Order: sequence, then C-alpha cells, then structure tokens
Amino acid sequence: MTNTTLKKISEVLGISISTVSRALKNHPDISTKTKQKVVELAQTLDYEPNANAVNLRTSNSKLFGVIVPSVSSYFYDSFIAALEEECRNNDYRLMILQSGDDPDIELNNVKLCRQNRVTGLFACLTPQTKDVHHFLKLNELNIPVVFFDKVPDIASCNKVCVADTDAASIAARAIRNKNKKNVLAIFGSKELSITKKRLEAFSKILNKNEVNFDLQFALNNDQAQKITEEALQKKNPPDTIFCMSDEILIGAMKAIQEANLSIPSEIGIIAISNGFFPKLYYPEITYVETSAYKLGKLAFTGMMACVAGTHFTQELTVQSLLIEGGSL
Amino acid sequence: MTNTTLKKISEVLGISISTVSRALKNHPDISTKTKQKVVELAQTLDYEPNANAVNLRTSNSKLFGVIVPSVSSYFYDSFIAALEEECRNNDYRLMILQSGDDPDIELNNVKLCRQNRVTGLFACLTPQTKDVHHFLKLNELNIPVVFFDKVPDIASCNKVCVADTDAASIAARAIRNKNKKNVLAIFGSKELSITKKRLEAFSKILNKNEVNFDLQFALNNDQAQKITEEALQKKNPPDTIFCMSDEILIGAMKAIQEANLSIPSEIGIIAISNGFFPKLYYPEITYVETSAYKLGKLAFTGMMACVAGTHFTQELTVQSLLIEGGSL
DNA sequence: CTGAAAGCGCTAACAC
DNA sequence: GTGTTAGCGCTTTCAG
Repeated sequence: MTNTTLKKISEVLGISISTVSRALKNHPDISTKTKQKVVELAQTLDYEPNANAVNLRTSNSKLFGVIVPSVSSYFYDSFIAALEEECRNNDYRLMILQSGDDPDIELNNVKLCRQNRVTGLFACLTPQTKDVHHFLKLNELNIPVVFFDKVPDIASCNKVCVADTDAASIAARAIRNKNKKNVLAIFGSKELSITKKRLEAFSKILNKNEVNFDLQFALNNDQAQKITEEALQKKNPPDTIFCMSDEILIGAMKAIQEANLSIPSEIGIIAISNGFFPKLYYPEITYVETSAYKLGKLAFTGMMACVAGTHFTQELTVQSLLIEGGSL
Repeated sequence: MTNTTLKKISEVLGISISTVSRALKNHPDISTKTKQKVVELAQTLDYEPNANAVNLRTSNSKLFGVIVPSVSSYFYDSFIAALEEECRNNDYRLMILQSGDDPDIELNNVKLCRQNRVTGLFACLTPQTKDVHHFLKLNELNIPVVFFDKVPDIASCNKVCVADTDAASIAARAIRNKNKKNVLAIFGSKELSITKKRLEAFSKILNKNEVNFDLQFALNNDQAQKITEEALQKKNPPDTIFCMSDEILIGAMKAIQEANLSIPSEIGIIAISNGFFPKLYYPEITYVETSAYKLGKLAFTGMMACVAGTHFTQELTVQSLLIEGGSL
C-alpha cells in the first residue's frame, strides 16, 4: 500500500487536483456536492497531506525547534511540557533536540533546525558555549530565537529567565524571619551566571542581617551530600541548610536522612526549586518556586510576538514565589 | 536575508544545479576544481539543504516518531535518551510526541507521524487505548511500528517490554530470602497488563512460600502514601513494603518518613524501578531494575531490523536485575 | 464553480 | 564531467 495523494483522489473522482485541494480546505468556491464527494473519498482512502510537500510549497513549516541540555531533567521536562501544550493549541509542531551540554551537538542541532526550516527556535545554551553567532545567523534569516534559562551575555537578543535575584532574596528573607543564626549555603557551579546572581542576592540580605553562613559549592548531588555530611559533624553544626537547586537539595536531604535528624526541629532546610522534589519528603520542603512550566509559557508568548513581527529584544522573567512546606 | 539554494549557487558559479548538487554530495563524476569551488561558495553562503525538499524528492525522511505519555517521567525520559543517542549515531532524526495519556491526542500524534512521513514509529499506548487500528494502518503503509512498555494485547505486532514477570519474581524471592513474614504489597492500576503480570508472578512465589501479604492498589503516589500510612497504624503492621513502581515508592517513602521508622530495622522496603528514585533516599532502596534506557536501545535495534525488512513480530524483553540498596 | 499551469528545492535518470 | 529534464505532492494565481 502506498500513501494517498491529491492526484489519486482527483483521478478516482475525475476532477482536477486543484479542486480536490480546495475541497479539502473547505474553500468557499467549491460546491457542496463536490466537497462532500471529495471529503468522503479522502476519508475512505485515509488521506493524510504530505507535510514535506506542504512546507516546501508554502515555506511555512509551522514548526518550532527547542534545544535543551536533556529532556531527563527536573527542570527542562516541565519547560517542554508547557511549550508542547501551547504548540498543540496553536497548531505548531515542536522539534525537541538535546545538546547533552556538548557545544558540537548544539551546533549540529541548530543546523538541523535550519535544514527543517523551523519557524522559530527556543534555545538553552550549554555552559561552554562562547560563540553564539550560529544562533544569531538565524535572526538574519528571519527565524526568531528565544533564549531561555541559560542565555547569552549579549543584550541584543530575546531572553526569558527565572527571577534568580528575587528567588535568592526571598529565600534569604525567609531564613532571617525564622531567626536562624547558622546557615550552610550550598550553591552550584561558580561559573554559571545563575549561581552568581543567586549568590549575590542571597549574601547581601544575610550579611545585612548579620546571619552567619558557611558558603559552599557543589557540582552535583554527591558533592552536596558530602558537604552536608561534613557540616553536620562539626562541633557547631548549622541550624539551616539553603540549597540553590533541586540537585543540591537531593544531596543535602540524603545526608540529613543519614544523620537521622528531624526536620525542622533539629535542622531547617529551604531550597530554590521547580517544585517536584520538595514534595517527595516528609515534611515537604519549603522552597522558592522558579517554575519551568511558567517559563515555557512565557517563552512561547515571546515567540509568538516575534513571529507576529514584534521583536521584544529584552529579558522577560517569571516571578518567584515562596511555597511553605514544613521544613523551615 | 533569504535561504541559500542550489539554484543560487549555480547561478553565481555559472554552472548547472545538478552539478552543484553532485559536487556537494562528493559525487565521483565531478572534477576536483568544481567541487572545491562549489563547497567553498556553499560555505560562504551558509548553505543548508531544505529537508522538506529532500524528503519530498527521495521519500525517505530519515525520521522516527516516538509517542510517550509524557517526557516528564523518570522512565520515558531514559527511554528517549537512549533512542536519541541511537538516532544521532545512525543519522536519523527523532520526532518526540506526548500523548498525555489522552487517546485523542494519541490519535492525532499518529496522524502527525503519517503527515511527516516518518520512517518508523515507537509507541507506548495510553491505558485507555482499546482500538489500535490506526497504528496497524501504518504497517500497511510499510511504516514499522515498535510498541514499547504499554503494548497491545494482540500478537501480530512488534513489542519490546521490560521483563515484568521476572522482575516481580525477583522481588518476591528477595523478600522470602530475608524471611519477611508480613508484607504490604502495593500495585498500580488493576487495568494495566503490566500490573496483572507483576501481580501474578509476585503472588505465586509468596503464596508458595507461605508469606502473608496485604494486597493493595494505588493509582498515584498520594494513594500509595495513604495506604501505607493506614497499614503502619495497624496493630499488626507490615515488616516489609513492596512497591510495584517508582510512583508508588515515592508515596510509601513519604509515609515511612512521616512515621519516622528507620529502614531497614523497623521496616523493609523493595521496589521495581528504573533506578533513579531509589538512590534519593538513605539508605538507598533495594530495587529490581527495569531499565528504560536498555529498553530504548532494544527498541531501536528492533526498529532497524524492521527497516531492513526483518519484521520480528514478537515480544523482546530486557532482563531484570536486583540492585541491593540497604533497605531490605 | 472548476481547471491548467507554474513552481517550492531537490535528486536522478538520461543525454552528450 | 556536465547539463537537461522530469517529477516528488502540494498551493495558488490566472483563466474561463
């Protein structure tokens, strides 16, 4: 069996291809009878338009690309879920690509997007990406690029981000309000701009309020676990742990379970999170929400503005929100 | 700026389109000088072939579709990661589609696959999917379909699955070997064939060994949590909890943390899992691995066999493996 | 209301 | 070695 085409339908019905095409699009010119005949036969023959032919002809792919480090992530999966919903509702397809944090694969993914003539691209950079000219090239071709989460330093591009500074400030204030005095603060890779932003805001508030904190950096959950284990064994252990991300929260919680401390009476904990992991524990962890889902919705809105011709060329941010669990 | 085409290159160079096409494919007919000129100009003009045109012409999309319930899952994300790796290495693209466990969206996704003329489709059914004829239609069009994880009951299709029966048996034997006497066994939705298989194998072994177990079903982690909470409050509480899936494990663990029981001295726990969640806790949870990553690799191998013409029309399974944590 | 014809960008016989 | 030509399946003027 081979795919049904307009030609085949037109031959069976003894009418022209263009009439079939119009009938299927419910064009007002076509008579009701003809439409009926065509639609019926198309159904019988299980006609599905060839997207490649349509795209080639119309040069409108109705296709967005999205490049994430990995779909297996506490964060990007929610982002994709949001995009996907919007795409479905707006009759766009989504081509999901993963960079694996490898700049070469990233470059190749951008190529793929160009080859498939995407209408627009959502991109999260790898930490090592220095050169973004292959992204900017897309703009020359009138393909809007909306960067999210890990965005370029340059100003002349569209970016959507979570409110890093706000999130860290909110967490710091929550700690101060609970009169905590000795905080273990664990941040992610020093290189990341998101770490810098969060750290700066966090320190500022705790310093101003003279809350003592032990500053640590962890690249993954194992390191976070080790750092927490060591801190808990000190003569003067922390009364509170701040975790910059889910990854770090996971490590810290494992150490707390190991030490068999009860939360929040023996140790307090607060994190910045997308919201899934904090709900895994009892009591649930108090966290500042930086919602990837909302970020996705915002990115899509921005993209649609670009497609409509309104480049926003600025940084949009989603608000952060304190979600009280019982851990602080 | 507009996209570079073969035509544009041919005009600049004053040669024919076909020569350009051949030169870029490194066709042996073309002279070295011509090749060089063409490749150089193509690079300068940032030529990227129009995938739609190529696919239309060659009717070989080099594109696979994959339908999962959701990419936000610690099972399907691993599956996708495996597929993605293989696709990249074999020069295929992957179109990732999510059904959201909605049969209507599923149907629409199948349509999308047909419209994009995928070379093959990997599909995980929604629990409510009764009618799979729209999938089988693909086979008529010589588009192989490889079902995975949640597969149809019918025999005449390609399926790859985790070894459900084995996994449950391994877990049951581990429980028996530890001389546990009072097990709370929590399974997922009764409707799912995977539940039936796991339950049957599990019961058989525990019954044979006269291990008493309380059989419960939970549709999500909240229900699993409630069930566990109630069981732990009985006069004769369980000494072991068996969790059929990660989702159930999460709920059960929350209840255990709430009851503040220590593992494994006060309560033992064992799960069937993809391996991520068991490592979140201290001590790490003992689990029977049903690897989505391995499943993905297997599915791809099966798909390539189909594409090469060797329909396997049978059920392939990935082996299960007991991974000892410290929880039993 | 319907049909003829051109063309989107590319590949692949078939010529020379 | 290179060019000519036809055609993949579709949309969309332009004619009638």
